[in-house]
Amino acid sequence: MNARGLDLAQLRTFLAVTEAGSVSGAAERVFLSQSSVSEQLKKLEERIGQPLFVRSKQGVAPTPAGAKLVEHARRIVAMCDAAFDDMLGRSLDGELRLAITDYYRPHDVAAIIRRFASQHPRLRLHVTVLPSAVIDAGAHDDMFDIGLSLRMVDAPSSRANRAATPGSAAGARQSTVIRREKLVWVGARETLREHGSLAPPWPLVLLPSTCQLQRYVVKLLERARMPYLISHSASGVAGLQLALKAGLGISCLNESAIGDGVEACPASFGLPALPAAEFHLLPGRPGENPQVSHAREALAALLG
DNA sequence: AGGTTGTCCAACCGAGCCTG
DNA sequence: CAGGCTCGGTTGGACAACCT
Repeated sequence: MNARGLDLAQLRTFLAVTEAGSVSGAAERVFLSQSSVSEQLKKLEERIGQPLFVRSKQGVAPTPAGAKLVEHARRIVAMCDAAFDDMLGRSLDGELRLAITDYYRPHDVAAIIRRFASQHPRLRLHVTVLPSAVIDAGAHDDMFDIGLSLRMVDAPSSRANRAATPGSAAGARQSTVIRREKLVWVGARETLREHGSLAPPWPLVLLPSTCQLQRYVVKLLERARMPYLISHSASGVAGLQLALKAGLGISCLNESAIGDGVEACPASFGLPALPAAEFHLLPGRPGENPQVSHAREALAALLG
C-alpha cells in the first residue's frame, strides 16, 4: 500500500458502509466479514486522521469528514470502474434509451441513474417513465433499449412469463427479477391516526387505468365486494404520493414508494390481502447491440 | 536465467467481548 | 439484544536468498 493517498478497496468498503448505514450491512454487500469491514474502516480513519463515522447500536452515521469523503470516493470509484471498462473495451458510448416504471424506488432511482451515468461518461442516457404495461408491450418494439417494469407476483402475465420456456414464441428470453417488494394499502399518517378507521365506501387515490397495479386494486375490491369511490386521479406515482399525503384517500403502493407522511393502513380496516410485486428487467431483443447487453448487466448490478 | 524455499506482512475470518 | 470492536489464528502474495 502507498504511504500516501487513498486505498481503492477501502474506499469501496467505505461507500458500502455509507450506503448500508451499518458495518454488518456493508459486509454483506462487499462479501467480507463484519470484522474485516470494521478493520478496513479503522485503517482508512487512521490514514485520514479523523473519524469518518459515528457508531451506535442502530448502525453508523457519517461525520462531517465522512460526508465530505463520500463525494470524493464516489468520483474515484466511478472513474476507476470507467477506466477498467474502457481498457477491457466495455466502455459504453452512444445513446441508451431506458424505460422505467415510476414505482421503482422513487427515492433512490435518480441517484442510481446518476451513478450509472458517471460510470459511463460518454453515454447519452435518455430515461422515460412509462406505465409497466406499456413497457412490457413495447418489449419487442424499438421504443427503448432497456425496460424495467413492475409485475404482481400472482398476476397472470407474471405467471405466463415465469412459465415461458426458452424457444417459445412469447418468452424465448426471460426477464430478470431484480427486486421483490411487498404491496401495502397506504393512507395519510394523520388521517389514519386521527380517525383510526375509515368507513366504506373507500376513497381511492388512483393512477389512470393504464396502470396495471391500479386496475388490479379495483378488481380486488370488486371481487371482495367492498364499496369504493375514486376520490382522486393522479398522473404518476409522485402525484399519487402527494394526494395520499394530503389525505385524499387510500391506495396501494410497493414498500419503496411509500413517501413521507404516508403509512400502511391498519389490519383493522379489513382491506383485501395484496400480493408481492417484482421489478423485471426486460430481456434483450434478438440481435441486440452487445453494448446494450453490457449496459443491461451493469444496470442490473446497480438496480438490485 | 529460471525454479524453489523461507520469511514477512497485509488481509481475512471467527470467537468473544463491549456498549447503549 | 443488536451492532461494533478486538484478538489470535490462517492464508496468500511479495520478495529476497539460494540452488540447479
